[in-house]
Amino acid sequence: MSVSTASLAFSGSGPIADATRSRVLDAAQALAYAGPNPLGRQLRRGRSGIVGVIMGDALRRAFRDPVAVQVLDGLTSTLGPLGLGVLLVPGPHDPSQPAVDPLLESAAMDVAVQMWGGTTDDPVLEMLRRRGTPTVLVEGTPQPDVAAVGIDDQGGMTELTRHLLDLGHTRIATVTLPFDRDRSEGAATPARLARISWEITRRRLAGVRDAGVTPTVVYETPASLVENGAAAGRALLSAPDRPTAILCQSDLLASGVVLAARELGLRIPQDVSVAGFDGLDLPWLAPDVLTSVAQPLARKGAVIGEAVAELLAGRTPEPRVLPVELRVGTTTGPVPTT
Amino acid sequence: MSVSTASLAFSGSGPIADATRSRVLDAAQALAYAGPNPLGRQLRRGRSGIVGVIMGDALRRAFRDPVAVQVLDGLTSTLGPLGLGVLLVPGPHDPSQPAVDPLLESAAMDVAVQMWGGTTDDPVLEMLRRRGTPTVLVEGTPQPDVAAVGIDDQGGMTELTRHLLDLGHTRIATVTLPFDRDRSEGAATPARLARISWEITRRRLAGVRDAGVTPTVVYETPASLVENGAAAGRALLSAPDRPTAILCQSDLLASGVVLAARELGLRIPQDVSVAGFDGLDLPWLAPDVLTSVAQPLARKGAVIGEAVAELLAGRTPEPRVLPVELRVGTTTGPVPTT
DNA sequence: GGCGGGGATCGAATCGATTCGACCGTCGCG
DNA sequence: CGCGACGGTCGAATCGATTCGATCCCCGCC
Repeated sequence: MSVSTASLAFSGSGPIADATRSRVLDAAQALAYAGPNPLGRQLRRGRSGIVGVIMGDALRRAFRDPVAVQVLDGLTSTLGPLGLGVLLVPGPHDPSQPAVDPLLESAAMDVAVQMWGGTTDDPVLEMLRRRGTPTVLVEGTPQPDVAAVGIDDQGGMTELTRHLLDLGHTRIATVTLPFDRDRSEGAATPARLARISWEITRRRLAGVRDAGVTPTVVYETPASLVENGAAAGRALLSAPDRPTAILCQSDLLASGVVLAARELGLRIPQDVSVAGFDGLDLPWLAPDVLTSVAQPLARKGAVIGEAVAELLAGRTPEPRVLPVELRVGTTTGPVPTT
Repeated sequence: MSVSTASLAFSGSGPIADATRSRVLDAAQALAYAGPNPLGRQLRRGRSGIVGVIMGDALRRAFRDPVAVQVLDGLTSTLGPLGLGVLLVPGPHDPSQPAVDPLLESAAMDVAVQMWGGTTDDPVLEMLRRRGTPTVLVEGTPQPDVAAVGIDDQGGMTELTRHLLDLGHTRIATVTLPFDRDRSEGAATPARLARISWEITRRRLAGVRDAGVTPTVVYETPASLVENGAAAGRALLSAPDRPTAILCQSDLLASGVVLAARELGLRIPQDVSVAGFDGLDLPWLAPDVLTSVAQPLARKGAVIGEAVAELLAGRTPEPRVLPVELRVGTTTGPVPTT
């Protein structure tokens, strides 16, 4: 009984007599052989069937974010049927810059997906380039030789801002995602505003400016969580010249602002309008429905999956920018007539 | 220049002259060699460094569940420093039973973690046993040769039920997690109650009975989401002989019930008490704080990680049952005096 | 009866790194 | 001056499956 015959028996392809096949399978059973070792196959094929997903600087934060989670869901749904597995790779840790995760350097992956594209000078992308791993960059600064998938967040934010302008708002504050790895909190100084290394934050901010609006305050948060939004909301709404509208760069932040407003006894949207970004389904905000810019989350995951497949086929996919859609809810209304 | 020398140069271990090492590294640079191929290393070592995490029947549901997500977070935090990666493996799809995910059969993994242990007759466990993959079973029916990690949910539920009894409640309804893959919705018939294949649902229900309580209604939900809880809450609270307390098998379900109660104009806890399970932090339920049984989520992930490490070391870890803790919030109170 | 063809099976090379034992050169010590 | 020891380098075997080409056998046809 030769090895090659056994291989044929297991793989199912190639010419093989039924009798032989069953003889092989019986012998396998008798010897408690568990079937082909994937490692051998992978080495031979030169493919591991694994797509590494690099999740920002800490998985814990990433997992708390429904946006990331839903995109990941769409991605796995697309990749699963292709026989590809998703390997979660923690990004570099916060404190020491040089320490890149050991997995990133040594894990076998056919393609890497860098979620929310990181900053302009990301060491992760550099590492991937060195290792020669084809990469899909999500929501990042365009790079040569790297597939890109993103949404039209700048345009969406402009549309959302215009919606507020149409309602007569002029004192508009904005609550943003983190600027960089430092993750400061509070009203941003002009100096700080000039150095935003996180692409997504910068683009959404640019969208506001495109509508001709200069926010009265740009409030930076250390993370896109409800509690961070609540903190921002409390700060902005208890200030003397409070804004009539608050534009948030994520729905979770906006939810926090809504909760803070309720806490302070302010009516929405009569006293203050609040808008978010992402288009999440937030049943617990009832009876309010957040005005937001919806991005196609599951579809984004699927499109990333398609880009992965393209890269595996040796092709370089075109950059994809997915459309977003303004969804007016109950949290925005005409400016109060004082 | 021999292959073995090059290997020495890259691995860093073993005796090697500095001059030689730099000569090797220079040559590597010149030839655009990206460093050792992980697949070769893995084959030689017989280890892939990958831990497969099998996430119920659909990733999408799993990801929406903060409990799963937080455990996963704790797990990755433990596994990362050990140089182990987490591979997400979708479980078998709903409709056709025979179809087990191709990844499950063919992915390289040193250890598998079966999240929320599945049902008693789980095809996944059978498959893993056949492949000879050491397995950690989370919240499942005990199995020979399988490491087990769980929480004392039965005891916790008993304690929670006693808390309601102490407050004078007698008409107690319960809202449960799914019974099985069918995922029905509505009040469960005795016949159906007798055949609960999902271990976790059965144990939490048993915890209620251990306190001597027979629920007036056992309301089954198709998934542990806020909207399912809201549907259950509406059904239970608009019935003629509505319960004075509703015991939910998860915090998300309980949140839904709280929202449904608010919607119906019922005061909590004056008109109805609501309790959950898991101990999630739910800022958006404010001003209410859910009475719940807290389980140590991140720690559970860490303990699973330890079990994985034990298995990799060739040892068989003891079954672990983590303690839970009753946390009384503002959503439970004395029974209404009619 | 002989030859051609086709289906089944087998050998051997290959993927890439690791690692053990062997070998070689040099240095130090007696 | 010679021998032993040690640090450095190299060969070759090994992990396990895949796959191409070669071989072999049997059957059918001339």
